[in-house]
Amino acid sequence: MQPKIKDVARLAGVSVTTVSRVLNGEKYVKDDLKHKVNLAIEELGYAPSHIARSLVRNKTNLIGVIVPDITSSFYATILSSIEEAASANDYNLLVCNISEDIDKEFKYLHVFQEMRVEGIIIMHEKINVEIRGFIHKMKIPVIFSSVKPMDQQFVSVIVDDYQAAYDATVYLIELGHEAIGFIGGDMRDITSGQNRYSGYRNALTDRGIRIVHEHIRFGDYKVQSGYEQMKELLRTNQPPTAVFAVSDDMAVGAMNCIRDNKLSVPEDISIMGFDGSQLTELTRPTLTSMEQPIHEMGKVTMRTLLNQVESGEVPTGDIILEHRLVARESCRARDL
Amino acid sequence: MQPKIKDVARLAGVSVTTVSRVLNGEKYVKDDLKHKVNLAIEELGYAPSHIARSLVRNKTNLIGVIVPDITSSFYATILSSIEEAASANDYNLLVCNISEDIDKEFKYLHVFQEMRVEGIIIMHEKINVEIRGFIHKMKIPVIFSSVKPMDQQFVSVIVDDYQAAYDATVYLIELGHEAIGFIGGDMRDITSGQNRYSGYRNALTDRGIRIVHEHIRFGDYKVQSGYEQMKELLRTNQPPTAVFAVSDDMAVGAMNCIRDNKLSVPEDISIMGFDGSQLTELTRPTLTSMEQPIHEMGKVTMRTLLNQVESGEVPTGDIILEHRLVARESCRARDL
DNA sequence: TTGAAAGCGCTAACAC
DNA sequence: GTGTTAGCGCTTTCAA
Repeated sequence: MQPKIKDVARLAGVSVTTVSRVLNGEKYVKDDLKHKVNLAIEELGYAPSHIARSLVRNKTNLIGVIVPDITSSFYATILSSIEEAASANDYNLLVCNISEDIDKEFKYLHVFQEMRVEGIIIMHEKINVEIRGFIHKMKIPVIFSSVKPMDQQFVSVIVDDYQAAYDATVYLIELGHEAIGFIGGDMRDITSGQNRYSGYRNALTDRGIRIVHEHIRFGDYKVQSGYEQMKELLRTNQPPTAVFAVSDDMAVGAMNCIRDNKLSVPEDISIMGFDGSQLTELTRPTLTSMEQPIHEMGKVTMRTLLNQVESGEVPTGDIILEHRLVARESCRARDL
Repeated sequence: MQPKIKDVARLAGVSVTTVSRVLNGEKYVKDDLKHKVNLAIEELGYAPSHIARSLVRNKTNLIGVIVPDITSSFYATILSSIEEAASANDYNLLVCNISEDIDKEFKYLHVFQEMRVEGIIIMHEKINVEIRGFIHKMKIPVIFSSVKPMDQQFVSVIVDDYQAAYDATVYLIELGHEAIGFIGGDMRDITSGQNRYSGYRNALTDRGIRIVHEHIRFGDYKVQSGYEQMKELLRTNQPPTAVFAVSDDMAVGAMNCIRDNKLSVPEDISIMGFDGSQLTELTRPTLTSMEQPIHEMGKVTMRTLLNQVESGEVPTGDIILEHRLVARESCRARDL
C-alpha cells in the first residue's frame, strides 16, 4: 500500500494540513517544518494521490482523445502534437483508438464522462444521432480536430477543405492537365468528403473543363482503397493524366497501382495527395500534396480546448487553418 | 455540476446504498426499486464518478504507456493493439509520447504514480540510473514491450534479436551475397542494438565471410539516418551488394538513397529491413523484412501485465516471441 | 431487502 | 504559522 499524507505527517511530526501546504507550495510554513516534511516525503517515497485530489478539487486534469486510427501517420502526428501541448499544460491524455468501431466510441464517451475528463478531442466525423445527443447531454467541452461533423453546434479545427481541393485541382490544370481523375473520401463523411469533392468539381468547371464521371471514384482514405480506385481509373477508356487523391495514403496507393501496372509517376500520370503526412517524403517519386498544417492543428486544438476548459470561453465558430500546396516530384506538366 | 448518487437516490426515493447496489448489479434489490433507480439515472443523465470509485475501491483501471515516438508506424501499431487489449479488459490508457526527452519520461512516471496507474508499459530502453531506481521504488508492475533494458530485473516482451538478425543475414548470404552491409541501431541501446549487431557478425563469421568494417554503420532507427548511412555505404570503395538495416524505417531510407543515386533495388543492391511495419507493403519494391509479430506483441504485453496486476503473478523472465522473415521484392539473388 | 454511517486520501475553511 | 475538522462521491460493513 502506498504511503498517505497521514504517514508523512506522522513521520514529520506535523499535521496533515502542514504537509498539504508544503505539497501545494503555500507560504505560511516555517522553513524547518517544510524541511522536515520534505525529508519525510523523500523517505517514504510519498506521492500525493491524484485521485483524492481530483475528488476534492473537482478537477482531473484529464483530456479524452478519440482517434479513428492511430496507425495512420496523419492522426499519429496530430496526436503527438496534442500530447505535447497537453503535457506542457499539465494535462494528461486518455487515448481511445476506435478503428471504425462506433460502439467503441460510444463506450469511450461514457468512460470519459465517468472519468470526469475536462475536455474531449474527437478526430472522427462519423458521429451518429445517438452519439451526437450524448455529447450534447454530457456538457463536457468537445472539440473536433481535422474533421467537421455536420452538426453546427460543434467546433472544429480544420482547413478549408473546399478551397484546398479547389487549389489543388487548379494546380493540376495549370500544369496542362485536363483529364484529371479524382479519388475522393467517403461521401458519407459529411463535410471533408463533400467539400473536397465540390472543390475539385468547381475548379474544373470554372476553368471550362468537362467533368468525366468515369474519372471520379471514392475510397476510404486508406492506402488500399487508393490502390483499388486507381485500378478502376486505369481501366477507363481514356485514363486521366493526373489524379487528385484526397489523402496522402490513397495517393500512395494510387502511385503503387500505377507502378504495378508498368506505368510511371509522373511521366505517365501525375499524382496529387492531400494531408502532408510523413509519407510525402518517403515515397519515390516524392509526393506533391495539398498539406494541412498537421502539427499546428494539434497545438491549436489543444490550446482552444484548454482555453475553453479553463476560462469557459466557448469558441464562436470553426477555426480555419491555412492549407498549403507543397510541390514535390509526383506532379509535372503534361506532355503536349 | 454533474449529478451525484445522492441526487439519484433522492429522485428515486431510495437510499444511496440502494442506488449503489443497482449500479453494481447486486442482487437483493427488488425489481420495482431497481426500476425506479434506473429511471432516475436516465432522467438525470447520471454517470458514477470513476474518481470517487477509484478512491474507495483502491483501483483505478488505468495503465500508463510510454512510447518513444508515436508517429512511427511500428510503435503506433503496438500501441493500437495494446489499446485494443486494454479496452477489452476495461482498462484505460494514459499515453505519454516522449520524443527522446528523458525528462519527460521521468515526469510522466511521477504522474503515473500519482494517478495510481495499476501498471506501466514502456517501449523505450534508454532508461537511466535515476529512472531505473524510481521504477524499482514505485512498486507498480512495469513491463517493457519490444525493447529490453539492461536491468535484468525488468521483464520484456521481445523477439530474439540476436537470432533474428542472424537469420536475416543468413538469408542474404544464401542469396549469394558476400558483401553485406549493415545499418545498425544506436549501440547505446543496450540490447536490441548490440544483439542485432552480434547476430549479423556471427552469421557472417559462421559462414566464413570476412567482416568489412567499412560496411558497418549505425543510425538511430529512423528513415533519415538510414538514408545517410546508406550514402556512406555507397561511398565505400566496394559498396555492398546487399544491406541489412535493423529497422524498416532505416531500410526505406536506404532504398530511397539508392534510388536517388540512380541505382536500383534489388537489381544493384538488395535491402533487408527489420520490424514488419506497414511500410513494407507501401514501398516499391516492397520490402523484405525480418518481422516482429507486432500485433501479438502488444496483445501479449497487455495480457502479461494485466495478469500480474490482477493475480500478482510476476513473470519469471522475458517473453520471447517468434520472429519471421517475410520475403518481398527488395532482396534477390546476387548476379554472378 | 433496505438503510445509516464510516471511511477511501486529500484540501480548505475555520479556529487557535 | 499551525492544527482540527468537514466534506469531495462513492462503496461497504453492520444493523434492522
